[in-house]
Amino acid sequence: MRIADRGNRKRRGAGRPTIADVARLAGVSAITVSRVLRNPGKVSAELRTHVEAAIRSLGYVPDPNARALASSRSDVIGVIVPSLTNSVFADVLRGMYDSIGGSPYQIQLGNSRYSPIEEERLLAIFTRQRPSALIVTGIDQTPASRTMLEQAGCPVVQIMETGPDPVDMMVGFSHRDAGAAIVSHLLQSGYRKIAFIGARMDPRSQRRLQGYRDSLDAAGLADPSIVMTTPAPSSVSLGRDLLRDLLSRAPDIDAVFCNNDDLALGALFECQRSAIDVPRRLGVAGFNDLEMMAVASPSLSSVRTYRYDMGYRSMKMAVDAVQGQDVETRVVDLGFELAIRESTAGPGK
Amino acid sequence: MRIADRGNRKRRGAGRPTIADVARLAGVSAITVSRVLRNPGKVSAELRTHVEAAIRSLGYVPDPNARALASSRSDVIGVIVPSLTNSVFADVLRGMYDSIGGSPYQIQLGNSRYSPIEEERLLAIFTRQRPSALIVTGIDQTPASRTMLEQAGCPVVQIMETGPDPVDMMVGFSHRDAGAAIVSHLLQSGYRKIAFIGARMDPRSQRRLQGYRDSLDAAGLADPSIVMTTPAPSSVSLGRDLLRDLLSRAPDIDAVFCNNDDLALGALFECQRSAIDVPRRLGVAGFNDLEMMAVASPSLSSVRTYRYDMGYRSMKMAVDAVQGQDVETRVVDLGFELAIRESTAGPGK
DNA sequence: TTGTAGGCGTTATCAT
DNA sequence: ATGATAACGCCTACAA
Repeated sequence: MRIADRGNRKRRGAGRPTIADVARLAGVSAITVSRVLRNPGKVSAELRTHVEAAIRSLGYVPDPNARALASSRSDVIGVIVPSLTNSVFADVLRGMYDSIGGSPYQIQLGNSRYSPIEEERLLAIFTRQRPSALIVTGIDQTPASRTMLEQAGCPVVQIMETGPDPVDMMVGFSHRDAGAAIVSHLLQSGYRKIAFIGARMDPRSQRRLQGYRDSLDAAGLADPSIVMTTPAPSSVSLGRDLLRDLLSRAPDIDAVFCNNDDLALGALFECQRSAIDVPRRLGVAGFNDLEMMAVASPSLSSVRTYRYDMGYRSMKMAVDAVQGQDVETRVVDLGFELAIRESTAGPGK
Repeated sequence: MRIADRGNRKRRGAGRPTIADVARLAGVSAITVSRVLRNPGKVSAELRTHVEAAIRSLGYVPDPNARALASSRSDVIGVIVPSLTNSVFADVLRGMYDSIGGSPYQIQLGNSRYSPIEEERLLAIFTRQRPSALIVTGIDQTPASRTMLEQAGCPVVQIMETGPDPVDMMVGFSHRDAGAAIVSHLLQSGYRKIAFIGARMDPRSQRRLQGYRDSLDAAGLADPSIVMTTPAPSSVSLGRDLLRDLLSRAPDIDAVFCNNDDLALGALFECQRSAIDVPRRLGVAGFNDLEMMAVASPSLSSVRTYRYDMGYRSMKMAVDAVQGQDVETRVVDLGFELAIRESTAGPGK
């Protein structure tokens, strides 16, 4: 080597200040800086002040990737939902984002498109990142997914429904009970020939349908011929089409329980177009109680579900668990409530 | 040191196979394994086969955190939207997720809640992660945000609207022109006293309002007293309330351009309740052309916007740019289309 | 309470 | 085309 080694050792980084720079400026070791950031209590007040000043003067911010590599923990909380279009999940996500608030955690959002296989793929990717926590939708994971969740080494929350045998924590409600409850209300209002229209028919839809069946079975009024379902994604226009088909096949039905509110809205529009009197000629009930249900004319009955709360609560449980706080209740049933309105006031005598 | 050093050097990892394990098994060096994964072309076919076999037999998967640290690039693409509840963004996100498909990139989703300051905060967090690309909503970033975007060292796409001076790339349309176009249609249908109701009034809403003004100014029919806006979040019930207020103050309006479809639906419901004939007594137009607009009774006119395509296209441009492909067009105007339906058929003579 | 030493798993650099 | 070496920035383990 001729001449002389210049001082610049080869460095690849973009030159942002590192923890070593802060340590040098503050006259302490790197680990002390690290502690000031994560465990201020374990550093003497004096040193802490110096270090904090150095951090500010350099504008130092920790590198999340280096932190994740060294600690085998990222600040990412993985969330998998089956749909982004379904406004049900928009509310859930809003709750999650509100809950995560100013915390350092980031939401990594996966869209499984209602496919357990896709969920499995996403889970494989997510777990590689060593997330701080994982939140998944529903309780019907594939065996492989379940294994990944169990071995992820982080808190796991299953949301949207409750059931036996949680992986870790759970926040939801019973779709079967909710379906049964709204159908009981229809019966109580005097409807006797109650149809069902459903789209997508994911596991939770299936359980709502089960509730419908149970309720009608108990009343001795079950009739499989007026249950109409499709695997197609739910939409307002599909609600219209399904009701139209249904009425052409079974003109004598006197009420319809729609698997969700989009379908119910479409059904209502179809009734308006065909001059079918709601609720006297046909009772209409939806599911989820989206905001528009109360505004429709006639206003539409539905089952209120606590979507925002499921998001908020599940994220809070996840974060609490990550931070080592004792989560007292590991399975939370948020329940539901009937929102009874004009559309199910009862048949004309 | 007494006795003998056991072979187990202290290792903290969970024992998942590393690139070194693969290299050992394949009888090559670690860097060769790395190359097989990222630049198969630079490795001889023979070695590549061996290495690939070793990878499979060990079930090796690279650690994204280590990769991000070493390469100063994560597989994360940061996306910031102002709302998750607004179904407009649900469609945009669906397009993005479809576009990202089987690629290795992950979407890190931030919710700015329509706050430029919150967007700034999120951008600070996101850029720390050295994302592969960033996608932000709108063109009204704060100066600090803009600086971060410019210095992020990755492709940037601004979406939802077009404008001068893009940070990097842009996919959107002109909200002003769209607003002007639907109002021109109302004029052409014979409406003369056209009101405006708007919620949230974010920058894009403002520009739609500007289009409304421009159109009416040109016709000499502008009237500030029938423009009704609120910063409150948009909703169906708000549409009902705004229209009710508006009609009580200005009963002689003959049409209303609603800032978005939720408001339009609420307005329609209010008309149904008050037995106001749409479109003869009152023309109603919305914005975005959500799926329900065509199903409503009467069907509702709106402005079709290509939300899914904005998501799909912006993500494709981002990924192409990341992968070094030449992105020919850096500003894409996806335009809009009028969806003319029953609700604006014209006033009764 | 504070510091030292070394590892986390991968990739960039430079040499062969 | 392949490899040795160091660097990426931080954290854990252990020592003082």
